[in-house]
Amino acid sequence: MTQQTEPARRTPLNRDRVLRAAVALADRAGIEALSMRSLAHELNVVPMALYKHVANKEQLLDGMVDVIVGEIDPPAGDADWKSAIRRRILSARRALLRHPWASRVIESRTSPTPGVLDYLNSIIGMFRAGGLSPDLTHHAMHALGSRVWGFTQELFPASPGPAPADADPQALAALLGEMATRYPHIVEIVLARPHDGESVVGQGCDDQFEFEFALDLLLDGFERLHRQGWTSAERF
Amino acid sequence: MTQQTEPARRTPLNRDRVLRAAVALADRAGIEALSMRSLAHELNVVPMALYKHVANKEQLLDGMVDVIVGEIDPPAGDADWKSAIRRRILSARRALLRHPWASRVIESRTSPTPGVLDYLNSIIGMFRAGGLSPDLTHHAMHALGSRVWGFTQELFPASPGPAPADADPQALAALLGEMATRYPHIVEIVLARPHDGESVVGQGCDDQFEFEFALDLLLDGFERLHRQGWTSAERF
DNA sequence: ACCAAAGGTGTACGTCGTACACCTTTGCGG
DNA sequence: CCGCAAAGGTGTACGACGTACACCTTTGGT
Repeated sequence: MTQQTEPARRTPLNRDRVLRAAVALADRAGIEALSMRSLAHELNVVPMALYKHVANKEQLLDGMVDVIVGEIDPPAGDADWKSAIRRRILSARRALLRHPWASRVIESRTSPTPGVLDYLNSIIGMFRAGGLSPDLTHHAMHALGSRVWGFTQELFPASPGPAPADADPQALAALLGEMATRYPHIVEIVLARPHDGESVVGQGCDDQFEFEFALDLLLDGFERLHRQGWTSAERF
Repeated sequence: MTQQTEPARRTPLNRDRVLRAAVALADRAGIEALSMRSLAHELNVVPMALYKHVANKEQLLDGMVDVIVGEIDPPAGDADWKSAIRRRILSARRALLRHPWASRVIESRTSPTPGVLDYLNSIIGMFRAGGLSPDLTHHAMHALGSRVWGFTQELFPASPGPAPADADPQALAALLGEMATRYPHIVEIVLARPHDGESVVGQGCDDQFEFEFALDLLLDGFERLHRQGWTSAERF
């Protein structure tokens, strides 16, 4: 009878449920709202209970990274290494875009988890399978930097000054004028989407385009060096 | 007489002294040791006294970033835009290397400070002066990403597993063996410095070389696109 | 001589991660 | 069926942290 008097027998926690709840909470409420206490609350458990499943908060974050890395598609069987790598990295990008906090957490990790190592190992393998030398591959990985993860850190994620959508348009125009005299080059760049006259202030940038632009520029560079048998003793 | 009974009349704090002390403390003890309390202690003052000079800790960090940005050399009068930009960015890199915490703090900023905007504006101006279109310059800035600041975030700043210098060499060899079977590509890459047989484990990478490799690959890519009159409607 | 402002103090609150001792449930070998 | 160890969950407590708020002290201008 003790079995069914209470609403639900509460299946015991485990590391996986903890990690997935943490990911869900970060997705919903933002990474800054994820504390051991809030996560415990979410799981109807007292904070200290979590420590039976993760050693500490750092390891919780490590685990969350591995959950996200697990969402990246396995290598596709493309003909050429360049497009295979391109696809894989764009898949990583999609995974990271689904979890906006993930890039910041990845950056903050101090040592790599097994999942991360697996992913890096496999990307390196794709370069090697394409015939690039270990040396060139090494430099290529460095050149990609965070782009292997599908993100580039924003110089400033939000906007300069106060939020762009507040205040009256008059004050906003004045602010733009100030900006234009103090930072003319920035304003020119930001305003210059080729010629679709969408709105006065050019709605920011097409992140996806920017990402692919840089990615392709780098991959093409690697290919060019590869074809001409470049080795790291030379400047190009 | 009250003037000289006490050891020193303690010149009053100001924003600049606070910022410079914060930079010095972060340099000496690491950014994680910088708290409002520790900084106040350093200045022989009670924590709340700092709030008369900086609004809160975020603004303190903003101010510290501007101090570092102020250390970047002004543009040199190079003949061509490419080497001018290259020199400037390498100067930024030197500034950031003097303050190992700075890149992490820059990444963490949520909106740009005036000093940061000045720097970006001036780098953009250098591209424009070289004749690149606003559009290509825009993409170039995105492609550079954190490299304009002279850093690329490390995939893993330290080493995998425990510190490399601890434990007996036997256990270390075993660990390397494990790594080699689980992550063969990573191990191959890390071990492959062309052929200077320095030591079995190839002392990591030459960061400066890796940085310049990627920087030059990108700058060369921009130049190539610029010469062929590329516009962002095309894939290259 | 006075007074406002600028600069510095002290106390207190709410949040965080987590150490440590304790209780409860569970599954297994006798 | 019993008992008992391990696994899982609890409660309390500590020492950080950033910072609100009320207060005192010094100082420069009239």
